[in-house]
Amino acid sequence: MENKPSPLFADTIIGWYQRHKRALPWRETTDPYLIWLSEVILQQTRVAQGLPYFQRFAEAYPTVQQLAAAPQDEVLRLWQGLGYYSRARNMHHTAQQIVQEHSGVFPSKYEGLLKLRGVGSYTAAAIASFAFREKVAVLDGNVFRVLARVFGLSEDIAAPSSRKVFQQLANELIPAEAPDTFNQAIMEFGAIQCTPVMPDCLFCPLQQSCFAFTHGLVQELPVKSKAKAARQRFFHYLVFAHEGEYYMRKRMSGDIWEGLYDFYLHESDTKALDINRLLKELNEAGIAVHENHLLPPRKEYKHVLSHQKITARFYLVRLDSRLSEEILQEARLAPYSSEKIEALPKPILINSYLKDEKILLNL
DNA sequence: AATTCGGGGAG
DNA sequence: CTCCCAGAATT
Repeated sequence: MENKPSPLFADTIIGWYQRHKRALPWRETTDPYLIWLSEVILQQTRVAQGLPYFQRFAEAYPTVQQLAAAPQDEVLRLWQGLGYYSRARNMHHTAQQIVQEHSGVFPSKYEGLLKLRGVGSYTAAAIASFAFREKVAVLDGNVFRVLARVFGLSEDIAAPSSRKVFQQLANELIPAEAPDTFNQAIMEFGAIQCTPVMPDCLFCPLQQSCFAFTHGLVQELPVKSKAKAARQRFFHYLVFAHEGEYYMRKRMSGDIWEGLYDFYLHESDTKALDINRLLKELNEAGIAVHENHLLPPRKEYKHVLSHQKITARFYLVRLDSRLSEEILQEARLAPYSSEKIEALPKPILINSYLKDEKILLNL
């Protein structure tokens, strides 16, 4: 038992959109570069959080050529705090590809856009419809929720297999005359009116035709299975310091925060630091540190990611002399002044520590 | 099909 | 505190 698609849906949603839409900078352009930029930033990110990042990126790199020419550290530094840093790395890579292989011109069709790194079905549909008015329906979290409620779809929206049911319905609903406005409208409707918790059903233009509302199932729809619990990790950071410089390391692939900078990291399975294991590890790396040179941490930092709960402690280690080039190479560490550190892209956890310790003075 | 990747906001 | 949100790549 579900509601049937009707042309009234598109009319109602678009009518609501004309009255309630927010003024957002990426809605004022049809430049596929700026639309792509905004959509990559908005993946997994709320408008309020992404807006200042969009403004900074559009200001720093007004064209795809300028983004392509920027150093990766600079792009990641501008992205700092947004999370899911592969988005920034993929975006940078794609900018270079657009310049080198597409003469700086974006593909103008859904299928072509889909081939770009970091551009999946959602982003390809968004760019194709907003920049080129192609009739392809976007499917993001808002669309899933709105369709599940209005039409009474009870498939688990977290399951990839449910996608085709929602995609088919969205394809039937999207009008050929206004695919761009329809896509904007249904997402905005989900973000403002048909919200995940406490949706504003009292003033909803679809109230009487909404399956969830008329059946008292607003709390039950959409159906969404829960994610599994995050794993615990314990980080012990050694902050080597010498003559006003701090040793930092660029993180490599295979773990979180690829491309960002942190300190020498000793990880353990338990909260307590096994000092003997640490000293052994340092010894093997050729780094001479005495146990009593480890300053006890002032506080414990908790940092939560989608699938990890990190407990971190920072041990300041004042070195008597500079570490040798060979050791630095091996441990991939390098010394940075306060000013240099400011310019490096860093995880929020590292930034918080640096601010607490007044190593970063601005802010 | 399942897992991984950040960070922030509301209650 | 707890709960909620949400695309793409990788395996």
